[in-house]
Amino acid sequence: MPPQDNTEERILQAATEVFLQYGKDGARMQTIAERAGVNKALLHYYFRSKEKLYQRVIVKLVDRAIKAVLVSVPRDGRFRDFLTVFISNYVDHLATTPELIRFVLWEVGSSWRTPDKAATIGTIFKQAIERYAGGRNLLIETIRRAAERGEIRPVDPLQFTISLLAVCVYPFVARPLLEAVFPELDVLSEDFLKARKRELVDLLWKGLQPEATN
Amino acid sequence: MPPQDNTEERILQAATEVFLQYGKDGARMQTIAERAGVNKALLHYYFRSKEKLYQRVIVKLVDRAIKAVLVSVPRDGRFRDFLTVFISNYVDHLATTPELIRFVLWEVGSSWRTPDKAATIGTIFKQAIERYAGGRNLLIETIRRAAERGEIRPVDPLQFTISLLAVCVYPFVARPLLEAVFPELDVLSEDFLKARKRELVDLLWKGLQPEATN
DNA sequence: GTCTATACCTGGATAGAC
DNA sequence: GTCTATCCAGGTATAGAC
Repeated sequence: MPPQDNTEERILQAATEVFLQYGKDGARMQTIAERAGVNKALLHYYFRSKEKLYQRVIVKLVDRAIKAVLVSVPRDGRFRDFLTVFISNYVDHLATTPELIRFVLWEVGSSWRTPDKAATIGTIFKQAIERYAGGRNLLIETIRRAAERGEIRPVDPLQFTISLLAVCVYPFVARPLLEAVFPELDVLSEDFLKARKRELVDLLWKGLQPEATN
Repeated sequence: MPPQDNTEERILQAATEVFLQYGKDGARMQTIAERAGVNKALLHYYFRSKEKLYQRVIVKLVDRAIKAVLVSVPRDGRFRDFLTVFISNYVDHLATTPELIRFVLWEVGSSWRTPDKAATIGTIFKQAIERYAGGRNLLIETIRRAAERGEIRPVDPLQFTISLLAVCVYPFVARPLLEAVFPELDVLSEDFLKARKRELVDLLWKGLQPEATN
C-alpha cells in the first residue's frame, strides 16, 4: 500500500513534521490539523487521541533511523573497512538529521517517567532492530568475528560497541553544550565532520591493535 | 550564608527535588508547595514565577555537577594517570546521579526551542565552568601538554576531549535504549562499571600511542 | 467523512483577607 | 509573610449538524 493522498496519510505526514519540530508536548493538535488541511476533530476521528497519533509517528521515525544506520554495516570484509564505512555513514546520517536527534533525545528524556514500558522508546528501538536484523546484532557480531580472526585485539564486543556508538553520537547530542563551551566549534560544519571521522577511525583502530607500546 | 531553615530555602530545596524527579514540565507548583510545607501562593511571592524558580534550581545543579567533575582533573602528573583518574571519577559521578543525567537531558532536549539564549543550559554550563576554572579549559590544556611533551601522539585536543567525554557519558545517557536492546546489560551494576573503566583506559591509551601497527 | 461549536480539565498566576 | 479562594489561558476531547 503506497502512501496515498488520502486524509489519514496527510494527517500522519503533518503530524510527523510537527512532532519533529516541536516535540510531543510542544506540538499542538491545532497545528497538525492546519498543516494537514483539516480540523482538530478529524485527528481524533482517525487516531483517537494525541497519544495514539504520537505512537504511530514515533514508530515510523525510529524504523527509518534504524534502517538508515544498519544498512551501512558491511556483512563481511576487513574490520578496518567496516570501521571506516560505519563511522562515515553514521556521522553523516546524524549530521543530516538534527531534528531526529532532538526528537530521540526528548523521548529518551521522558522515557524515565513513562509508566508504560511497551510504549517506551527503548522497546520501539528493540522492535525496529528485530524487524530489520531479525534478532541478530550486527555490530556485536562483526566485532566478535574480527577479534576471533585476530584482526583486532580481544575486546568485549558489547563494550566496544557502546564506545563506537558513543563517539559517533555524542557531538550531536551534546551540541548545545559543546558549542556553548567551545565557541570556535561548529559541529555541523564540513570541516569538523571530516576531521572527526578521520580522528575516530585513527583513535579506535589504534586502540584495537594487539601490540602497543605500554 | 549556610542554608537556613527559612521559608525561601525550604522552597528552593523542595523545588530542586521535584524538578529533578519530574522535569520542568512535569513538575507542578502544587507539588513543590506541598513538599515545602507551604502553599502555591508563597512560591510566587518569593520567586515570581515557575520559570524564575526553575532557573534558580538549574544554576545550582549545574554548578554542583561541573564542580564534581572538574575537581577530579589533576593539574599535573603523567597523562596516563590523568586518564585513569578522570575516567574513574567521571563514570562514578555519572553512575551515582542518574536523576541529574535525566535532568540535563531534558534541558538539552528543550534548549533547541528556547528563544532566550541566555537561559539555555549551554550558557549556564559555560558560566559554571568559567566560575570554576576561570576561563581556562582544563581538559584541553592537559591533552595539549601531554602531546607537546610526547607522552601521547599528536592529536587535536578538542577532538579527543569530545571523544573522552563521549565514551564516559554515553552509556548513562542512552541507558534506556541500550538496556532495551541488550537485555543482559545493566549499566549501573558494579560489574559493568568496573569493566567499563578498564576498557576505556585501555582503548583510549592504546589509541593515543605514537607507534601502532598500521 | 468532515465540519463547527463547545465541554471540560489542568495548572500557573493573582486578589485580597489576615 | 502566609493563607484561601478564584481567575484565566491553553489545550485535548467530544457532541451533533451536515
